[in-house]
Amino acid sequence: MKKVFLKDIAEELNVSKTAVSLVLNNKGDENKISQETQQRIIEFARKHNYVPNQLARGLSRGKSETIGLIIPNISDTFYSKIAGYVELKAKDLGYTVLFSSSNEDPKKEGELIRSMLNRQVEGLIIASTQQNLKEIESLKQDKFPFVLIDRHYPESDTNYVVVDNFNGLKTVTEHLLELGRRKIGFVSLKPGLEAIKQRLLGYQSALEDYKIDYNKELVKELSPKNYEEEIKSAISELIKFPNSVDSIVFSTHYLTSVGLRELKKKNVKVPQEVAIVSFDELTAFDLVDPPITSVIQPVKDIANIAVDILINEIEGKENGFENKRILDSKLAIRKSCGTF
Amino acid sequence: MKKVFLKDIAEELNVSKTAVSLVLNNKGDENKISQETQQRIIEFARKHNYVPNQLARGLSRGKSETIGLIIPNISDTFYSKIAGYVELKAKDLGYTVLFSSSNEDPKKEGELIRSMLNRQVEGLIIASTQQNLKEIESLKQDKFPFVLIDRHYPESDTNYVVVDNFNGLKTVTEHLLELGRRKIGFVSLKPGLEAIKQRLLGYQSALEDYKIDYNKELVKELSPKNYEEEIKSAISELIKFPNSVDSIVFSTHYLTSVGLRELKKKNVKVPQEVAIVSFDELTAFDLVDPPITSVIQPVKDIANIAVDILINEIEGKENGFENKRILDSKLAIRKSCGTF
DNA sequence: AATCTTAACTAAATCGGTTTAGCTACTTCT
DNA sequence: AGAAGTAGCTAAACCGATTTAGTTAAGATT
Repeated sequence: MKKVFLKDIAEELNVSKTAVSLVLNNKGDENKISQETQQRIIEFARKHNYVPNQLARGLSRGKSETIGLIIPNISDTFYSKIAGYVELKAKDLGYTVLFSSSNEDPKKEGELIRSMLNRQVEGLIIASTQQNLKEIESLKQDKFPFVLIDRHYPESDTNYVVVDNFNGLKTVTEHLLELGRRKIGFVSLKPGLEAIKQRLLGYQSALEDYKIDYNKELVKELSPKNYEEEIKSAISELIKFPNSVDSIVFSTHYLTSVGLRELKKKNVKVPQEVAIVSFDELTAFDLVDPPITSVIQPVKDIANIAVDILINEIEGKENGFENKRILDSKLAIRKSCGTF
Repeated sequence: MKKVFLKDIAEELNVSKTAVSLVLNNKGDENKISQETQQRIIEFARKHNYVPNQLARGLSRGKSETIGLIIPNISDTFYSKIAGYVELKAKDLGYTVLFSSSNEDPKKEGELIRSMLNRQVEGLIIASTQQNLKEIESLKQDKFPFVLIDRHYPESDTNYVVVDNFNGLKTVTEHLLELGRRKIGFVSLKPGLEAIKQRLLGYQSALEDYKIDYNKELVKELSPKNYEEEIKSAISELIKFPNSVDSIVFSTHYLTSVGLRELKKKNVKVPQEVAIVSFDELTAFDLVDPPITSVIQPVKDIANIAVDILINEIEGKENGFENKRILDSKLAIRKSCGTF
């Protein structure tokens, strides 16, 4: 299977490269290439499996029919699902997706943005580390199309699609309160991400509505890089006799996993002694012992809407697509909060 | 932040594009560009955040420092983990990764291969649908570097990194046998994938060693696209009174999830009435009720070894890297097989 | 017969780099 | 003094497309 180039087709058929290019880009008619010539070109191209070199094409057009997706970590199920849906939707609309993981490193995120721009992506979907305001602002200044997902910069006026972290967490905390729990621990990450801040605020707001004083001792903020270690002392402190919490809200699926693992290791009865709930979930959370009450994020919607907004902007359709979206999450009530 | 090109640097510093290109590619010394000029160029480039256009670079060099990864589905945790490790390792070695999902569609897989070649990727890692022998053979013929992972074509002599599906499944089946289970169901996928065939063979081989007749009724092969529906009747048939199985081996993590969900819905006691084990696992399988005995695949090794083999081949280092690898899986024994 | 149109093309510039083949001005050797 | 060598560059071709600005020949118009 030798590669065929535009030039080869042109030479073989005794026409110009221009003609071949025009025809294969469906611009034959508008450039008055005769039907006969068009037929010959199309047939030859098909027969020899011609596929244009995307680098050359992208270089010369300054376009690439490619969008970039920058996420913290492709291994995380939340982001891998997003990636899957983004890929599907983009493909539907005729675009290819370039993925890359920043590993929560702002510097790497910056490099990725640049590297993607240099690959002529036409737009970006970014789940940012939120420590690159400068880069984001400069994208904005250059009028480069992009959409932030999952995490946005509240201080900057950009497109975004996020979930309502505040209400998600507030709802699930209220759920515990309704069930009579009063001493509710909160295991989260060190703030830095707006989403994480919002989750804390949601937790606090729920307590406030129930006139419960906010007790900082009940809030454990772990480091994103070392949470597997830190969870041990966090849980120990939360369940310290005789002042143990009666429930814990975990602010991410992985904190829930390690947290529950730790609770089991310490033989804490869940949910009798300590009820738990999770923001975000893993596929098997309904099979876990006990099945875990979770705030479910509309992953598919996030992806689809982000792609829609982005491509809409790329293609310059000025119809007023709402470009700042805060989506609702759903609460899946299961046994881990002691409902039944 | 206006973009700076090679030409700009050259003009600004009154040197040729050649000089700039050479210096920025670390070929200044060998081309006898004076230290002073090198300094000026490097400084200017750094100061103005010059990053070469990858399309132009790739086009002119016929290289791209990019490898492609084609997997069935980025949303599947198994593949998303692979993707994560591939990305990390490749980055370490100076390569960027282009991902794409084939969704188990051989035609799409073919298109992806072509599309990646046209983006000048220098090598491919493919978890193939195994219905594209022709394309694979033609890659081979073109001496294009590639490594098959997870799924390989046994009839074709290529690089590959797979796990030992046969022994993985044999071991876990034997484990059930050792625990006294004798009527063992097997829930798998319609064959087509070599890996799936091997798993069935492993199951059969374990039975044979224990002189148990192979009973086709106990083997349920579901369709990859409709397993969520088909699992219902599969489970019903397997547990039909009074000939119920006493255990079930699931051949993928998602079959395990839906299978267990179904068993619970039917109020089957796991593991007392029916023990279960899983080939491959999800993050939370140790937290499930009951914790699921699983064959754990060495995901990180698969990724790392595949990247090593590939890049080794790309860079033409002829040292005898073993390029056909069958990796062992590990058995994580948990309560779902009724051990304790 | 001279001019205008139009159908059906094409030559050549361009995208932003890399790379080959030289060129110039010194210095060194014999 | 002339030849040879070398340090320090550069012009221009090239990668494989796209696209702009024409060109040519035939037919229509006046």
